[in-house]
Amino acid sequence: MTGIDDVDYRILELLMDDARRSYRDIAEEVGRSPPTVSERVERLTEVGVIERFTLDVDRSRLVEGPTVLVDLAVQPGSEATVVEDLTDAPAVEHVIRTVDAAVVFVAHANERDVEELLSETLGDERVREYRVRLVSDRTWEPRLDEETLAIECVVCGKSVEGSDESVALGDRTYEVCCSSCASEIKDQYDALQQAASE
Amino acid sequence: MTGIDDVDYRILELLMDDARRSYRDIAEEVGRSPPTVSERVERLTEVGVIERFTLDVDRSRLVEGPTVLVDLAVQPGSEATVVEDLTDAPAVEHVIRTVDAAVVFVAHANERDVEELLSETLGDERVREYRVRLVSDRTWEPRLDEETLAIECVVCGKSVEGSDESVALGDRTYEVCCSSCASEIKDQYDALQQAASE
DNA sequence: GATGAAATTAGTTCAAG
DNA sequence: CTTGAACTAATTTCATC
Repeated sequence: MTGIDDVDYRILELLMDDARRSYRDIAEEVGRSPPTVSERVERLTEVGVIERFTLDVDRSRLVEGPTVLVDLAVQPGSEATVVEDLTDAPAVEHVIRTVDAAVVFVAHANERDVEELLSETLGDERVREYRVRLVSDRTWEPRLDEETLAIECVVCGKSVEGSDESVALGDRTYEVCCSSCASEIKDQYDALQQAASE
Repeated sequence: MTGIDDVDYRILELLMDDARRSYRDIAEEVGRSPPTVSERVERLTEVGVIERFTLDVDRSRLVEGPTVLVDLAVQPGSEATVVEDLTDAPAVEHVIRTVDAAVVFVAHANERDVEELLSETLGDERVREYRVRLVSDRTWEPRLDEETLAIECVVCGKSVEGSDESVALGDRTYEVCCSSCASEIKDQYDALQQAASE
């Protein structure tokens, strides 16, 4: 089974609004039974559409250390590893990679601590240039767009609706549109495993 | 009662990581009983530290427009309203304001749709300059800062620790540090109500 | 895919320290 | 502020459609 239908969509909306809402409530809202809701939520999580259940905290109410926004120009080709290393750094919260070899990230640190973070975590070879700005405010509005309706094939981007291929690799399941894309992703995964074990 | 202690802090961290984690689990982690956890979560919600329980959805799995990162230089003084208006825009997901009159946001839109968004939502008066970059990858690990320990007065910003003033206005409770700040916020609220009803 | 009933777990209330 | 115990409610399992 694959693709998101109206029921899934509505479940996502309801959980976005209150992630602790009971499955009974949701079941009533969407006209299904609690076990069905439970099962769908599980599937949505497995497929990766639901990344996590989380909390939205009003940081303006808390006395916090400074938050900075860092704009980073990296050595072309090193974007992927930079994103990976930054994500693992404890002070770093949000990492955004753009197509022009830039990586923007939000971290909880002093402006001057960033230098240390960059040289220690990334090393000078991968960083070309950077700019640090103090963050004064942040907002996040989780929302689904109206058009948001189908899952797309992780390989080719086509809609996955109707097909029934999924590939379990490591601890994740990937939805694909056809068997050709399925073997494509399997090959990629194997190559990565190979590389990692050498 | 007021102020956030280590136990509250740890509860927030645990819920951020998994907002559906059971209060029993949390109770065990923090060395308290389930009713205590339940009560503290309720208090944190009332006081406004917890804004909502929500879901983090992987939008890149869903068929929708590309994701862009927009760097905006705004007219000094208009930062607050710009943040507000952007937050309300449906395509905009994450807004970050920096201290140098810059606003950076992540939106789901075509690069060229951003122009429309900016001129329609913000108007030319508030936007000085902008730059749009296509996002290719993003990670987000919400986190609280280590120092996060006290609630601050919503009026004057001083720590509210030790005092015991709170003001119920509308459907929210505001924590303040003293009776003077309490009447300050009441006045503001009344003025707003007045304005809204006219 | 979906469900009702049963079994298991979770959450809340409350009297008491 | 906290808790254990009792009670109420939610979730999962599973046999069945």
